[in-house]
Amino acid sequence: MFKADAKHVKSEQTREEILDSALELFRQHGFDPTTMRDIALKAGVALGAAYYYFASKDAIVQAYYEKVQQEHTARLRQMKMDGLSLRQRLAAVFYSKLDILENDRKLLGAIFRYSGEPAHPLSCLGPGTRVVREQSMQVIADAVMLDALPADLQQLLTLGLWALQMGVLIYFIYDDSPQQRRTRRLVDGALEITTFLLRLARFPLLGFARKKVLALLDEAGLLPQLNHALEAQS
Amino acid sequence: MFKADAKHVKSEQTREEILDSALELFRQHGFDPTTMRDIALKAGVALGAAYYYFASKDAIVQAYYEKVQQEHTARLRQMKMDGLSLRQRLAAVFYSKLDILENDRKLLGAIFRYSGEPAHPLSCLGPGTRVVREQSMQVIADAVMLDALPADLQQLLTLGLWALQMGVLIYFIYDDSPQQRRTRRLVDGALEITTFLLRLARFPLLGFARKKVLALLDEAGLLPQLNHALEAQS
DNA sequence: ATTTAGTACTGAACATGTTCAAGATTTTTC
DNA sequence: GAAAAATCTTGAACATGTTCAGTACTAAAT
Repeated sequence: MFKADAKHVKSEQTREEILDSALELFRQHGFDPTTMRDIALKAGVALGAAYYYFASKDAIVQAYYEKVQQEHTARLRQMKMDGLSLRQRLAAVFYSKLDILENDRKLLGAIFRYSGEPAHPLSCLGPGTRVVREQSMQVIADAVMLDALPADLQQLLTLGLWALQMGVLIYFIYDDSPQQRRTRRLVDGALEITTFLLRLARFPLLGFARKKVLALLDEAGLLPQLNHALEAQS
Repeated sequence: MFKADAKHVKSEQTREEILDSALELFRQHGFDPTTMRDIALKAGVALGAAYYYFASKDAIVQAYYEKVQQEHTARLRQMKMDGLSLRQRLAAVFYSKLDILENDRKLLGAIFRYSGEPAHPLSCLGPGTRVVREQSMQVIADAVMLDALPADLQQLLTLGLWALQMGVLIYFIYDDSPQQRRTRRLVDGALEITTFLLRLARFPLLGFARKKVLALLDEAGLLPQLNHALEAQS
């Protein structure tokens, strides 16, 4: 039993070694210029070993992103959200994500590489990445949920903020301002507008638009995953 | 002089032959499964010839998309927009784009492959694709412009609709409903909501939000390209 | 302890995008 | 019309992601 564990640990260590080596090289030289042979060499294993642990080069970045998502979830769980406003909570969600990704903009692009290919297992919108996607939505849903909003607004807001986060990540990748301050300002502004519009959402005319939007998204099949995520919570 | 032309024509024919062969294979088997050797073989040239005309495999899809954009611009130019409402004009813009792309969803994904890599020449958001991007914005700007909207609203609307179009294209790629009817319905609904919100935009509270959004986008540097596009028109 | 089964790892071989030096063809120059 | 320049075309060679048949090691079964 001990030996079984020890072996498991050893195997896990090799995997980590490969992952860490890869990430360091990706950060240093970028994703494409780093070869699988470089990675294996740095990790002190043969080329084939890398493929024993990771299905492909892209899968390494995917594994990284799953770790990022775990970290994001963990950070927010251990944050005291009680006294904070919705806007402050959302700022915490967005900022902490950017904090985690701060030095990895060079390898983040690989995440989006197959966004236009439904059949690819690593498509960031496809079924192969459902788990991590739902987890990232859940983080947002949790922050939204502390306010007692009508259920439909909650859904809409969560989906909208998730889409906003995707957009922010793309902007983040392209942002070459020092420390990516510009992205942070964009987040600030976007959240200010979001909460402002949320206050307006009670008005009857906007309430009508809101129902329209929700019906549209539902017809487009963009809501069920969200329903799923919300069910798990209640 | 005749011979110079004839040669140009011949060269252009070879290029077309390669492009057409590639597209047919892409449509038939998909982008990745089609090799450059397949393409060259089908076009009746050596492998190297393909690289004489196209910098890379992805560049072939890029060339295709540039043709699509030309076609889109042309179709809308020869359409009589005079009697149509804004919503009808926008529907024409979106629908004609989908018409053109109808049978090419399998190869469209390649367009988005480098969206997360600013340095890549084919990044659909990067400087390397500026021309075709501005052209696709111009099509929208033209349709918007026929209504005499305040300048700021016009900017906002054009940029927003361009982003919507990007989203619609992604949805389109993933849409496996027969004839992609679902995407068309999504367009209908989104345009209905857009025009509805546009009518609301006159109200003072939304006017405030609108200024906020515009200021935010401006600070984020997402407007100048648009200014450029609008200047060319006036 | 020996066999068996399963796990971890190796590195050669392969497929395919890409490069490039060389050659063929055409156009221009004189 | 011969020489020079420009354009076009070739296919071998290369780089790198990926596969896989084999090997070594570990754990379990007898």
